[in-house]
Amino acid sequence: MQIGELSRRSGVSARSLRYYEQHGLISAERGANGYREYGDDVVTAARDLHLLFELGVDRELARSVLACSGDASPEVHRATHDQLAAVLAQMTRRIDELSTAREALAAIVDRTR
DNA sequence: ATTCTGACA
DNA sequence: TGTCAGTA
Repeated sequence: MQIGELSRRSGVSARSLRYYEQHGLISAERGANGYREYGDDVVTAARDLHLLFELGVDRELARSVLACSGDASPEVHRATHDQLAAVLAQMTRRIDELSTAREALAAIVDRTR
């Protein structure tokens, strides 16, 4: 399939798909016209990458996570797990910060009533 | 019509 | 990441 169909099927913009490829996160063949040709398996990979980035995972970690989906040495799994755990902890801290900010704002809103 | 690369009033 | 340009 070409980039347009992959974009529709994965929900990821063609712009992002090219970006992912630039960084070796997904691969594509090239037709005689120079157009990218993707395999069906790239659909899920694209979805996974989009989600990972939304979650605050960086390129390298995303690469490792995808690697774990396919082949993977136990060392990579451990390292990937630890890094993901770090992202989770970071998210938890962010949630705590926002919770504190929410209460502060709620107090102000209440006071300005 | 669709994609490609490079670039940013 | 969107989007416009100038192509193939």
